[in-house]
Amino acid sequence: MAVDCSNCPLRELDVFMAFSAEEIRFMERFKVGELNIDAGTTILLEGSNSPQLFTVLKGQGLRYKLLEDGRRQVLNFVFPGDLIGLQAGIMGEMGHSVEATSQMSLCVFDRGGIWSLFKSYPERAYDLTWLAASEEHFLGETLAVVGQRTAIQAVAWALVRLYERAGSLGMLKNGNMPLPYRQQDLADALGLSLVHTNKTLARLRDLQLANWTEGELHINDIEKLAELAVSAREGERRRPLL
Amino acid sequence: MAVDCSNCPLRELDVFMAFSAEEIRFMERFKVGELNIDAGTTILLEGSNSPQLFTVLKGQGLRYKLLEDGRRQVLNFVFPGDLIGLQAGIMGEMGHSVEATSQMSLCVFDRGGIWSLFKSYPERAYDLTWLAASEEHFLGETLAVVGQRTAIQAVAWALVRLYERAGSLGMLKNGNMPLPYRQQDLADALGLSLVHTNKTLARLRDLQLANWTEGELHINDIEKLAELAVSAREGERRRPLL
DNA sequence: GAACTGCATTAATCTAGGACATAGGGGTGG
DNA sequence: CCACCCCTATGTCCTAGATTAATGCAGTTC
Repeated sequence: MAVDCSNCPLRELDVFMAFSAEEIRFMERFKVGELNIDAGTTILLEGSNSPQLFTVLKGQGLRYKLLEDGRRQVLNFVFPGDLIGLQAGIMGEMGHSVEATSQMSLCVFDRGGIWSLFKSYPERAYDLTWLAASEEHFLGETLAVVGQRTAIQAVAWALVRLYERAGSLGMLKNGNMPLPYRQQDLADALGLSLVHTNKTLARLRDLQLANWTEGELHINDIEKLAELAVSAREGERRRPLL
Repeated sequence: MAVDCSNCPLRELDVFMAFSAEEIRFMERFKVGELNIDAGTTILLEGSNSPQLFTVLKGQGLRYKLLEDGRRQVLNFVFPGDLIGLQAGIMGEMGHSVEATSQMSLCVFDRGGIWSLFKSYPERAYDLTWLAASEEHFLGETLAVVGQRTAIQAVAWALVRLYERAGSLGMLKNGNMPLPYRQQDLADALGLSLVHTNKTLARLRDLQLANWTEGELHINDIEKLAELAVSAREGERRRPLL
């Protein structure tokens, strides 16, 4: 039942850079197993030093930081193809936690393999750096939104971004995507209160722009929504899949 | 007048990981020159693809993103030892701009060297990834502050962080550090208005905690300030210097 | 099917922080 | 010496969004 990398459904997608058969065989050697987990499972804990890295095969989750006073900042929403645990893999300690918000399948890599990868497979090492730089890029984007945008702009931005990610991963079915999060998660991602997030979502619904109900997001007019978000759509860049 | 790496004053500091003489000689081969620039100079422009990377030898600056409507998010304050331009070096495009806010000296590396570095010097490649992961880590931290903290907590956090960075770089002189930024820069970093930032700084002054005037920051009680910031002090982690 | 629990929704009230306006202190340059 | 500009400093007013609280609705548990 474990997917072998050569049949990995994700690799078919255009968003992921093409790998040669030989490269895929190599990745397979690094894969030590597959992990299936339920919604609600914590995958990695902030401050911990996990012996494993994961690539998401299926399902969604989120990255977050807990503050001493109980507040929570959601950094990111996790989608298929994302690499999880790189911080611990490289620096020896996670700066955030990762949690599944739907059933998920994860491809498991052994952390010990990272160094041998740097030594012997510079292309893959480069990909790792690429992914780290890319995360940095998007966190910067997020910071700019949280720091400078109004509530409605921020929510619109988040929905557009989620929708585009889903699109690039073939997760859209006639304008609908699965969005297995709670409003509280979005609120914590944008630094808004739950109530205000709720009101803002209702407003977007009234404006006939986006409708998020029962774990499904439907976007009526992505152009208008993106315009409202001000932030320019920056289509999905092709990225490596490890 | 160009510093050769074996005499690099930064390398003496404890915050930077020790390099062997051989490793230092190697870095030297990558160094293509030194750049001296004035305050106000833009070093890298968002969206550009610079042919060069830089390591800061001296001086301070900031990283920022401009939004379409003219607002600005400051992502980061740049200190000696920081590597600039990695995003462009790896992904081919900067996600933010970098500007000098004081006179600066930069160590210049050729971007073309990156790939040969991955191929032949895996330890350095690992360091690059480490740095990228570290940037990601701190951006996450910043996001949590901007998203969740009150104005006074955020300002206190920023001052503590700046102070600790300066401390680890030997930039403190009896409790004072150079802080060549404008209040507007801090405001843009924390998502606050200039006026409110100003008032908050005044409040910290009244509380006898910190005093930032004429480009100098003095902190009276870093413990209390850190406590006010809630966020725990996470001393400076030893990092690679490229 | 009663008693809980978790989440979305709505309403009412309050406040942190934004917008705007003004004044003063250095620089700098003509 | 004055005019101009940029920055810090403060005061006043006002709104976006926080806080609190109440309601309703599935699911779950027993």
